[in-house]
Amino acid sequence: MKDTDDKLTSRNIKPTAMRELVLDILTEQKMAISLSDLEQKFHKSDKVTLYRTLKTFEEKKLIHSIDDGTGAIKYALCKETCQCHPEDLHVHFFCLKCQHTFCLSDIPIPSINLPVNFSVENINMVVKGVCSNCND
Amino acid sequence: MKDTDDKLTSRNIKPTAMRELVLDILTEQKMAISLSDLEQKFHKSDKVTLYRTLKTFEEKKLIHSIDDGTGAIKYALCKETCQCHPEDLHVHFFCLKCQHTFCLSDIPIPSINLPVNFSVENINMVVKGVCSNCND
DNA sequence: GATTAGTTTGCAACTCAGTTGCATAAACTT
DNA sequence: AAGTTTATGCAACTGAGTTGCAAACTAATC
Repeated sequence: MKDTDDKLTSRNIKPTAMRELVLDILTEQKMAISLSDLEQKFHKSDKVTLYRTLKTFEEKKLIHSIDDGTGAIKYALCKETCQCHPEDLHVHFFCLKCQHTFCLSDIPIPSINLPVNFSVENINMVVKGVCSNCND
Repeated sequence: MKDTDDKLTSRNIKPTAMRELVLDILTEQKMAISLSDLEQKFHKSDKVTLYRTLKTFEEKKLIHSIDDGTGAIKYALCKETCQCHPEDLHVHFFCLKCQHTFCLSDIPIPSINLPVNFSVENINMVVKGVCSNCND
């Protein structure tokens, strides 16, 4: 638990039992998960608590959210150093076969030349296709 | 109406009064609009009919949908030649001030080097920031 | 260690976008 | 005109996300 606690406190989140559990589950995941995915990993759980936990985590930049177009927002851990600035952002991938959403952490979002007088705060880029696992 | 009808029939959509109206409204828009935006442009309207009209239009590639992260999908007209293939796609912009979503039709989505064995079908790229209109 | 103040959790209940089923109306077919 | 297909309108539902409030917990102080 020590490790989990440190991760929380280093992001200025009070470590409660609930938050440790949620962070541990998120750490285990190889893919981004939604609020209801998370809910189903508990035998008995309250959606609202999990919802607020995720909100807190996101606010403190422990996790980031991905709108993959499925209608349910997905969440995944940020890297230690992540500040969720445009330069920290990476591409996400949604597999049309397995329906999973991955961080392509190594692929930064390419920069774009916007029209004059437009300023950027954030970019969401989701590639949809078939992942290597599902491509035979 | 002749013009509107032609646009519909050329995309294999039977021109009904309802569809002509919806297409005309969509043509007038300078920005992408949601189902409820559309609904509000009618004095008396049925959400479901509009919903199905949009679905039909999208299926026939007369319009395309944009998930801008606001929770409501936006729709905008496709170009005449658009087949909604990856090479037809462009970047979208969501203004955090005026809350409007625009097509940046001239900015194609940059191509990405995906990891080995990943294949692409579609890409959604939404830049959030402040548009030229709102940047003083 | 009891008292208080602040934070977190759990429950109920709600909003809002999107969706389905079914019955009526309109448009095509022969 | 009768029958078939397609489009429209209404009611009702789903599912994600959200808010308010009260109970439980935590931390800080006496």
